[in-house]
Amino acid sequence: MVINESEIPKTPAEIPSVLAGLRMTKQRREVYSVLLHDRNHPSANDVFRRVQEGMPTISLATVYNCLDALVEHGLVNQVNFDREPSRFCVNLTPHVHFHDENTGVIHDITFKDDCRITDLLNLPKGTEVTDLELTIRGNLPKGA
Amino acid sequence: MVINESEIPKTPAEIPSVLAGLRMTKQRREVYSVLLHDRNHPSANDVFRRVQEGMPTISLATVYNCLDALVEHGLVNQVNFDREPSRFCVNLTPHVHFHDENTGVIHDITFKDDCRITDLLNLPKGTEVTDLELTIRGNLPKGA
DNA sequence: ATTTTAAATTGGAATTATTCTAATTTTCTC
DNA sequence: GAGAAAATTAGAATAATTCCAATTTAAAAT
Repeated sequence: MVINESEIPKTPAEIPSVLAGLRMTKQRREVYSVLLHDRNHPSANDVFRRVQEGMPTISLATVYNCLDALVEHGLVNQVNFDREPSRFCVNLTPHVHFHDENTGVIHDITFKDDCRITDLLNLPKGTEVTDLELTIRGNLPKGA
Repeated sequence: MVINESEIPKTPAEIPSVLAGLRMTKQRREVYSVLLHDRNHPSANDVFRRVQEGMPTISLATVYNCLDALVEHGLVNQVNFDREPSRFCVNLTPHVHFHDENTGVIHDITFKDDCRITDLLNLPKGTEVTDLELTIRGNLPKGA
């Protein structure tokens, strides 16, 4: 089940007790609200440290479980860069990732209107695409 | 240093003692020739098992070292799919990876003529792209 | 060709992100 | 509130990869 970007709560207070069919426990709510707040693609461990501030007894295993559940229910995206730890974000709109080599910051980049990447590839006619992941590394211009 | 596809030896016998400035030891030659022969994107462990056949004393650490050296010198590409073990291939021409969900096979897909993926993205003007990685999961049509 | 020097190989230990396990606690349903 | 199902927890286990220190090999210099 995948929910629509407009349905995503903007603040922790807006998180309902059940979202996208997922039972919202204290821990899941906390993990989810950290992701809503920190949109800089944190790792599971980043989330753990952040959640611990307000919930010192939570375990790392639970953070992994919560992230799994949120990903499973389409509330959160799991993104992987090479062999680095997975990162998580709540941006569900179609986008690709730009890894700035100077700052290390990861930017979400949207597609230009009505473009289909797969039109540019020599895929066999009739190929069904279920998932597409694009990662770019590079340098932003001086000014930007 | 990156070498040109046309310079890639087609058979192990063609591998010179120095390639792209890299000292070709027995082990590196063996690892490289396995990659030339098995072009189905093997993992480090796959390569290890395959190299062991003709060189039973090689260690896994050496296979990792050799792969590193080959990647470092631009003779081999290291490709990552999600959190799976890295895979390696000698196809240096521009391509993306298509992961067939039915068979598990990874296909190299080329770009259509004169296309630039980055033209389809809302990147800041002047952004310098140093690396671009595109992975697609899906199903090939019945016939293909 | 021998010595010298630098780099590569090796086995095993260490690391690290993640998953598993089994016991406890919480939450849903009646 | 009782019973059932699911979630949380701490800690152990796993698996890919890297590190380490000792040995071996290859290249450069004599």
